[in-house]
Amino acid sequence: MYHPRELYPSLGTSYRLGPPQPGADSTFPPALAEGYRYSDLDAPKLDCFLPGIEAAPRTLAAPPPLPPLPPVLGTEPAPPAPEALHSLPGVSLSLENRELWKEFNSVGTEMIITKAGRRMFPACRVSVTGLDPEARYLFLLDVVPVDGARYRWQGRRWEPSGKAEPRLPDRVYIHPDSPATGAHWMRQPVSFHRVKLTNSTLDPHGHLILHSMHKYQPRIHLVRAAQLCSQHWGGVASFRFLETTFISVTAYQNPRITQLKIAANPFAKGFRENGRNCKRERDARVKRKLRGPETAATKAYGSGDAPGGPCDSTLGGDVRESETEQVPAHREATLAPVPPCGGSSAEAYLLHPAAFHGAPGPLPTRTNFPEVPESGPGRSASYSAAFLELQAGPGGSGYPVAPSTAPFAPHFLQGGPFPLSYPGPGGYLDVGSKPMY
DNA sequence: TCGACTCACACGTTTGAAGGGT
DNA sequence: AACCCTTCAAACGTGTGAGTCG
Repeated sequence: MYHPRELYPSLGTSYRLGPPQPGADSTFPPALAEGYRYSDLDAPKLDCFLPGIEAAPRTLAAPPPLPPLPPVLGTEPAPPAPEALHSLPGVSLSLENRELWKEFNSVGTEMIITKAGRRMFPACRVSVTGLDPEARYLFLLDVVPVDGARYRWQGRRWEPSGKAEPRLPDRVYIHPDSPATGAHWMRQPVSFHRVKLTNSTLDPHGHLILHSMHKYQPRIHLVRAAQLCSQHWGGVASFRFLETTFISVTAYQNPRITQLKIAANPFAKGFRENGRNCKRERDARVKRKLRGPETAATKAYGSGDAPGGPCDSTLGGDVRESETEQVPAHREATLAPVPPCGGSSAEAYLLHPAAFHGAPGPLPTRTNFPEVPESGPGRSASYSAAFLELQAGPGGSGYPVAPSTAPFAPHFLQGGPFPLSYPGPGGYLDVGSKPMY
């Protein structure tokens, strides 16, 4: 595990932990603000989107407070969710898979983070209403620390065990359909199931970087883009659902969470009670291995005669979450007339999505966009992300930009004036960060 | 010694290309 | 030629458990 102080010596000892910077936002509805500390909906992180907002109030500038840290996960009362800050009046978001999230939250949601990046499960799936059907929007997701504590599993529950690690570079995941019209977003639930979490501070793929054993809160942001290629943005709405709070781990600590994940996640089907990868079967395999080569009977067993069958999950479901894919073929943006603007804009993505998705061939940069996208032979390139890494602007993060590794260098688009060039949907926006604590 | 982390593994799911039929 | 459907293989996502590290 890398330590930011080793990676970024310039941080020095002044990179200290401490309470969030105080601030009050008079524009935030008191009913929502009361009792909450919105830990990190700080302007700098989204500043890149804000300067161009046309006559919109800076609703993101001052986070309302979050409730005090509960002693045990899952014991907090049901919040008035979603909590929202917005300059997009009338826009509302609802969490589609809320029941699943609540189930996990009642136990204490844990999310595995790995060096290579691990998907969130459950994923954030929301439905949105109140958008202008004609206007175009970007859907973004980021994850922010809930508090300044590090946690430890104490056999039965999570307990704070010291101060949090320093903040890592903030990254924002951009939904692959972005930008799309309000009608598109409202037509079907919007799923962020491709978001990946990593604990590698040098992650070259643009996954969201988290510390292990810390408590996090996903947030969803809607940004109205007045036009494609526009330098102006029509407003921002940010939402969070308190039941989506989780603790990042490198290995599951709470066995109940493991059970829930196995029961609910289709990819973990093999670990269910009747699966061939369940404990009983794995033990049997180990014994067979120790005894020698497989017998004919075991071969037949392995080739599909096993008593597998449907899952008899105690949670009463087979696949309890089947997340809807945002079907690219339905992307009306691909059918829309494309204005003649190049660079790493949304249109550039729509014209050459593969070029943005980690194609092994020449990758686009701001000024050098390949005419013919190269798509790799395998699927590995399909969703690896391009993302924009910004140098700290005036009053900005001051967090040093992680050095880019050679093979991915074209993905890292450095600096530049606001508003940002668009890094490509399905990609991540690295907006740097400033130490919050 | 212990807790956190990494890695290889086996298995199931997803995805997209290829091929055939209409 | 265009569309639809099925099949198939590779890539991907998953939790596990042994091993490693500090």
